[in-house]
This record gives sequence, structure tokens and C-alpha cells, in this order.
Amino acid sequence: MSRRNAIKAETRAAAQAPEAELSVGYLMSRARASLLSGVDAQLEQFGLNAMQFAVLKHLAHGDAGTAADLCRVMHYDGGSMTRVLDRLEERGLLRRERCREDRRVVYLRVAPNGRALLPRLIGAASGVIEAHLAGFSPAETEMLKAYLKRMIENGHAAGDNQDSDGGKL
Amino acid sequence: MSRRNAIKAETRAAAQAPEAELSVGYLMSRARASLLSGVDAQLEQFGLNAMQFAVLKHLAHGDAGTAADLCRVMHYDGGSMTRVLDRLEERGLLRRERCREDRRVVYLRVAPNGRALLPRLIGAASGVIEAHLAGFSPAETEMLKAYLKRMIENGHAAGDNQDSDGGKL
DNA sequence: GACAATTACCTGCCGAGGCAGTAATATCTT
DNA sequence: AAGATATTACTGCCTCGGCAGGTAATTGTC
Repeated sequence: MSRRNAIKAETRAAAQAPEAELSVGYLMSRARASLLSGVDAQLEQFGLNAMQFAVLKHLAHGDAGTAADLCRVMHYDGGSMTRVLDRLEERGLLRRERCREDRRVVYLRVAPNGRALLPRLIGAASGVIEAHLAGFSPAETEMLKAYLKRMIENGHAAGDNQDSDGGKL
Repeated sequence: MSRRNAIKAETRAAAQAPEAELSVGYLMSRARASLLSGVDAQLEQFGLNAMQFAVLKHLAHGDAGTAADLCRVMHYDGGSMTRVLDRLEERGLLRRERCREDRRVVYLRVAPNGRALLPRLIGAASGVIEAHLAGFSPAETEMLKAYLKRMIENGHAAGDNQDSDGGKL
């Protein structure tokens, strides 16, 4: 009944209304959601989700050796990280090993299982990203990444959220 | 001392490893999170969050008149939408009005309160986005948006997630 | 008119992520 | 040495968003 498909479609050539930039955030949310759900769908066959995969990848790559490092590198919450690691350990893809010199620390080691699985995980996840970047020239992909990095740095500078990494990413 | 400092940091500058594209998703998540938390922080003074604001804006702009329309336009879950609308109604920014011809439908009307508040909300939210886009030329902003739209369409085509809109966006 | 299918809205449930607080350990200050 | 501070990992608690189910109302089919 009456359904008005009133999608205004935002005459794109027109003057920049003050809320015009809002669509950037909107588009980013949508693109990210599509990416994420695609990766999750691909990884479902392995019983993992995107976050668990990302953690495993960072660990295998040597980006971090402890949960705290991982949180700093990935800008991720410590409490949630504990639960992600629990899951990876349950799955037998990861081992926790208490450090002897500093008994607060728990070293994280990717189990052989996890290391063996990783290539397939990377393949599945990369496939989704590549599909989303279909038609992008390498230069365009780099441009997109550069834009995103600039936005992140701008947000960082604006103090919206802060953390004390050196800014190297 | 004898701490482990195992952070490798691995300046991986070049060579497109298969997981290189993964950083696109990573950067998008970070940029979006920064944007979102910034907007939420700005809107906190009004007792609203980004989603509630977005809904109010869409309604005021005439993009939708019912919850179902809103969900289609914003690609948002119906159950969650109910709760967002509950909150807006509690705050007195929105009125629900049952349709007489089709008693399933509830019309959503922005209350005078909400309409009066909206400019300030838009200002606060736009400020955050503008801060994140500092240094972007209009052409660059448009380029970024175009990239994001292409990614969304690609994801749509890949069937990662689907919905039956005409593909106009 | 009776039945199925669809639509709109709402509710319950679950996983995910952020935040605060805790216990254990290590480091710094006095 | 003793207390204050910091760090690591972990645990509740909260909100949010997606999904499945449920009810009411409309539409379509026979």
C-alpha cells in the first residue's frame, strides 16, 4: 500500500549540505559490514570468525607474543581478547605458556594445528576482500588505504579516541 | 629487567603478500570505529547515540515513514530498530502513530522537539566527520565515497550478503 | 468464505565488544 | 625495606546488533 520508495538519491552534483559528509560514515559502515560478514561466512567452515582469524594471523606473523601486545597492535579490548584466545585455545590452534621471568605474562604460541590451517584461512579471507576490490587497480587500492589512514590519523589527532601507539602502522 | 620486548614490528613495506589486502578491512574497521566513537561522544550531551541520531535524521529528511522502510533504507535489523525507536519515543523526539488503513503499520513522525534538536545534532556529528576528513579536498572525499560504493556493490554482487534493493545507491 | 502466504512490529535469545574492577606480579619511590 | 604505582591477565556487567519466533493484520488463491 502506498509504498513510496522515496529514496531521494541525493543529487550528487548538488551543493554540499552540512550532512553530506555523513554519508562517508554510512558508506564505511556498510562496506565494512559486507566485508566482515563475507569473511565470517567463509571462515564458518573452519569454526572461526574474522576476529579469531585476525588474532591467529598476527600471532603467526610475529606481530605480538602476548595478549597485551596483541591488544595494542590490534587496538582491541583486553577483556574481549581473553575470550578470543580462550576460543582459539579450545580449538587447539593456540597454546598459552606462562612466562617464567615475569609470571604475569602468558606467551601465546600458534600450535602446529593452527599454523597448518592458516594458509587456508588466509586464502578464504583474502578471497572475500579481493572480491570486494574487484575492478580496483593497485593504485586505487593504495589510494583507498591512504585515505583511510589519513582519516584514522585525523581522528587520532582530534582526540575522539586516543591511544599511545607511536603512529606506525 | 630482562623483559621480552618481543615486538617485531616488521616493516613490511612492499611485496603484495596474499594477506596484504586484509589491511583494507582492518583500516576500515579502525576508521569507522574512530568516526563512530567520536560521534557518540559528541552526541552524548544530547543523550543520544549515533544510530538514534541517524534514524532521526532519515525520518526528518523524509527517507522513510515507517520502521520497515527505515530498515530497508538503512540496512538495519528490524528488532534493533524497534528498540532504537523506543528510545527516541521515550526521549520525546518521535511519535508513533498507528495507521488506520493498514493497522499493522505504525507511522513515525519526528516530534517538534526532535525537529528542533536536529540541527544541533547534525552540527555535532558533521563536526566529527569533518575533523576526520581534514585535509581532504572535495575531490578526494568524493573519490573515497566512490571507492566505498564500489566495494559495497562488489560485495553485493559476490553474494556475501544480499538484499533485494534495485542496486541504486 | 476458508486457507495459505506475506508483511509489520515486537520480544527473547545469543554473541561480540567496551568498560570497570580484581588478583598477582613487577617496578619505582622514598 | 615498605609503600605506591604499573602491568598482565582475567572476570562481571552493560549495550548493541543480528536472528529466530510470535502475533496481528493484510493480501492472494481456491
